Amino acid sequence: MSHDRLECAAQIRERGFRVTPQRMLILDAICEGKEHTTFDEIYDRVQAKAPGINQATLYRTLDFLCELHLVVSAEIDGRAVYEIAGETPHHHLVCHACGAIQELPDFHFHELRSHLLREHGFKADISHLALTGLCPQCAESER
Amino acid sequence: MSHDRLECAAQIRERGFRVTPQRMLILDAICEGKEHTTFDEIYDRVQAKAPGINQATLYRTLDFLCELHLVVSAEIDGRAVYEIAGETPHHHLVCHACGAIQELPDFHFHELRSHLLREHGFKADISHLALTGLCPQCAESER
DNA sequence: ATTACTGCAAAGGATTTGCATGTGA
DNA sequence: TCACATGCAAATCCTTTGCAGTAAT
Repeated sequence: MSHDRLECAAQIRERGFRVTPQRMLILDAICEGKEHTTFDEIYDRVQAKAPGINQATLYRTLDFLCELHLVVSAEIDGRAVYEIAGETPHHHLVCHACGAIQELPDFHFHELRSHLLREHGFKADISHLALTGLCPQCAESER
Repeated sequence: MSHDRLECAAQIRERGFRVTPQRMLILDAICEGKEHTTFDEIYDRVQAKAPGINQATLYRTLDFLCELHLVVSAEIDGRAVYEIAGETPHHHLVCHACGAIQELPDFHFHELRSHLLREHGFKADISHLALTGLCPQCAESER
């Protein structure tokens, strides 16, 4: 299920909600960022196209899109980042020394996920995780 | 290395910092909670014994203790939780439906950790993770 | 005697909320 | 039409900061 803007619109309507220009603009702004996008980036992009849009609307819309699972969010040092859902799921390695971010494919979590389900009955929602640590460069210079 | 209050005090002194009654009270308050403890719980416990202690001090002290790795923190739905470090490292499974929290031993992450190091050169700091999902009961009632 | 630490109060920043207005279905 | 969405402004919540006074070593 790859979610482009049209599919998202369909999904929204299907579930009984309304497709508004604001919502589409916000979806577009998230799509524009190839990777995860911060609140401020989204806000700026939307402002560029439609200077009227309010921050509160953006907060509400992002929550809304996350609840519909059209967008996924992760926390990177205290700030939320957003991404269109449905692309190949992946995660991030965040260096807490230099801030570099590396992508981590989802398959690393396949085993953990099924193990948790089998052994603990826990249906983990590991859809967009950010792990912190030291990137190769910083790990090197640290010793 | 099991960190009780005395060892913590020794560690603090050893590294050139000062052992103050506030710090000890805060360490005690964290120890009192068998599991992870929220900011507010710690604050209340400390207040009960020493009504003078300031929130700013608590914030600063918690940061301080985390930096010394005497305490570890994790984020559970947007709020930090704290725990004495050095006990057997473990993680948490948090049900986002009912809020139930289950412990998850660290060994589940051994492989992931060494894999990240080998394949990506990334030295992941997975010391106290909180994974969200659905606990057995909620997963059941959901369908 | 130093200088780290604390308390206080104020500032800061992010997110939420209430309510009137607007608009998609 | 009418419930859902939005804009606006104020409120709220969490956390940080500056500074003056206190206390651990």
